[in-house]
Amino acid sequence: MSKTERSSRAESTQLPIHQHGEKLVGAVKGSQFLVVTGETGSGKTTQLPQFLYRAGLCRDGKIGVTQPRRVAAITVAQRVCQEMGVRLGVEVGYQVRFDDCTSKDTLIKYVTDGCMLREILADPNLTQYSVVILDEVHERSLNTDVLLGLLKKTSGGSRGRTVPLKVVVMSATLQTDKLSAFLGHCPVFTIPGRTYPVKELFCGRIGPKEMDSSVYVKEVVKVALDVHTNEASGDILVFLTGQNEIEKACDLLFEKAESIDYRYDVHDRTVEGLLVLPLYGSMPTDQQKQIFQPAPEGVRKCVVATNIAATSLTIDGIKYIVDSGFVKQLNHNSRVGLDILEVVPISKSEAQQRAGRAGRTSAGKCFRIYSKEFWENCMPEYTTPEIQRTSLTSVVLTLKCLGVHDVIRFPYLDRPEERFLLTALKQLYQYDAIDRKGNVTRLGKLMVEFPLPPGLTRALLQSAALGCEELMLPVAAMLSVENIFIRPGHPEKQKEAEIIHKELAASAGSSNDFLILLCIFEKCKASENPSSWCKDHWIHWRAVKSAFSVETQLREILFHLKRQKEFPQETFEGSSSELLRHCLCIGYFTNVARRSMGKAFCTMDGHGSTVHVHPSSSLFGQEAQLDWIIFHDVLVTSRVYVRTVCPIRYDWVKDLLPKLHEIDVYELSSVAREEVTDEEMAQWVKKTTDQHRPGEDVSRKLEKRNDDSSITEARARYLQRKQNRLRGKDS
DNA sequence: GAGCACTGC
Repeated sequence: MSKTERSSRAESTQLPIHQHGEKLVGAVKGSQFLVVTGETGSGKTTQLPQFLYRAGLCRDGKIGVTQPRRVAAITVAQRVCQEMGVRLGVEVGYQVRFDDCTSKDTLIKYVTDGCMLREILADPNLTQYSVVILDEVHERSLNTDVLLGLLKKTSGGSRGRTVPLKVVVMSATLQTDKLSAFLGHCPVFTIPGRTYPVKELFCGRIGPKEMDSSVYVKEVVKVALDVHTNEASGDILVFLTGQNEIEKACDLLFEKAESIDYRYDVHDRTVEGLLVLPLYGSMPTDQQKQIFQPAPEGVRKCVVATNIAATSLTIDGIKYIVDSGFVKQLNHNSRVGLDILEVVPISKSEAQQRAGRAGRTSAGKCFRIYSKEFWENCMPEYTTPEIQRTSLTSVVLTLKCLGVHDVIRFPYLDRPEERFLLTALKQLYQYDAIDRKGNVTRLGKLMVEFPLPPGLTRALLQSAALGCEELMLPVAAMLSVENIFIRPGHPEKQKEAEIIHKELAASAGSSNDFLILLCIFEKCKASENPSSWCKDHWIHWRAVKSAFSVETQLREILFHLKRQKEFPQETFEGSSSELLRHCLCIGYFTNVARRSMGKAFCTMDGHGSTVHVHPSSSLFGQEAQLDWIIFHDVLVTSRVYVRTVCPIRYDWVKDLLPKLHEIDVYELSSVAREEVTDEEMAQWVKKTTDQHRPGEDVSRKLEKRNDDSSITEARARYLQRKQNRLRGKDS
């Protein structure tokens, strides 16, 4: 045994969990479901699987542990290997997308929740496993929530299994009663934590009426400077909402401390001895790494970060938190069929999570820049789980493929609103993934294999049916990675980047944003040095590189599916640009818009929203020559913008458009009618007729319903912020 | 004429 192995073993036996090992194993053995709770630092993620392994629970199969994040799955597996003195990938391994480090002999396997969902699709009874442990359940990630419902359901009847699957659910101490109740009032096992106390202080200036970012940026800067001048040594972590605010805050902290509003009385302060570091996801990785280096002697580190620092990255030595109380969150609005990225107050539980980041190595303090009143009146207890605020099209297709036909009455820990589910069902019907009765079609079974949004998958399958997948594979890959275009902060460099991007667009031939993505993919791939090609063209190499991996994966999946006997085949006459656009229409006909007045377009999905082409599109400025378009996504800011746009012919969608309005969505949920009481049935009939009046004219459905309050409010808030910023500049 | 938080398959 090596020195590091010995020391990591010695270290791990100090963990509080070791006093409870026997009892914990007994609890797992004694019950099919178990909730295990304990704060970070209790060692539950690394130790519980080892206890179960030593107690012989691997005799009938593997122990699987799910994680919401890739890095966590990998690093925890590495750690456990070290402690057990075994080789990674043999007895202990991990599996994440693009990286399978397991073998046939692997008995403890750490996986991302998304990978586990894929495993269930291939083997619904998880016959390889004896125990599945869901970790970080309190984070309520979409996939973990789905797994929770599936494992509750499937382990009831365990066909194909000799012994029932054991399910352990691990969560922070919040809401464990709810989890236990959900799993048939199963036992709850509590492990004491090993974190240090964090003193939480309300510094008060932000009240219920302050939603303007310029206010909270100034406020966090002021508080961070207070901490720096008044508190004992120890690093600071500031939570803000996005890149712009972070850069602004860093500027203020770094060089312009005296320009802060006089009220804050900081004229005589310096920011000497303070190392200010921004941190957000789209930052280059080498710059991100800087935050892990300790500050020089006598210097205090101050990291200004997005929510990335709440769970994904852990920085040692943080003693002080400055919490803005806000987060940027993507919310799906099913009434208007749009996703809106907006700044909202965090929940109380999220605020506690942020505070906890100060108590990992010693006692800490958390400074909240909002008042107790704000805490009580503006912040919800818990963050709305992802499953209740996201598009459910993929989830519903997955459930349907697993034989869950009645997706409305699936056991959700928190039930999504019914209309979210109905919207998803309707979309799947429109893609031909399910039929009129809500049963999965042959096409739907092909679609579920792809790690893409269903509309994009549908376009890809159409291209494969026409034999032109070489055009669509790169497009699908480029659309499913982060934004590839670099936007420099400096105005001059921004112009430079813009010119080069315009040149790239022109070289693609016609005005079509999808085609430009294909062109960039191919040019970069064909170049001698792809990473420097990206640098020269102001393109994110990290994004394109991951598009290369995605493309390979999609290609492999398609290759396997095409070998099946009944892969569809069709024909289409036209140029390659027409071929590509026709395929896109099949997947994106729900995102069709027609030009109405001037530069405005009207969507044809039944909401009849007015949209504009985003200035970053190659079609911007050419609106007058356009009639029909399809778009990949929508952005709501000062206007409702569509991005990644392509002109189409009405002919290509005219037969598809009626499909947007013809269906009785309730039929698609395929409720097992015999299980339904008469009373429930009557309610459905009433709702159905209320919502979907049979005689209603299609044109009426197409009329403008763009006055939805949440969009107007979001827009008003945006304009307000903009105004305030302008005013700030003037004075 | 431009405002992209964070995950994951």
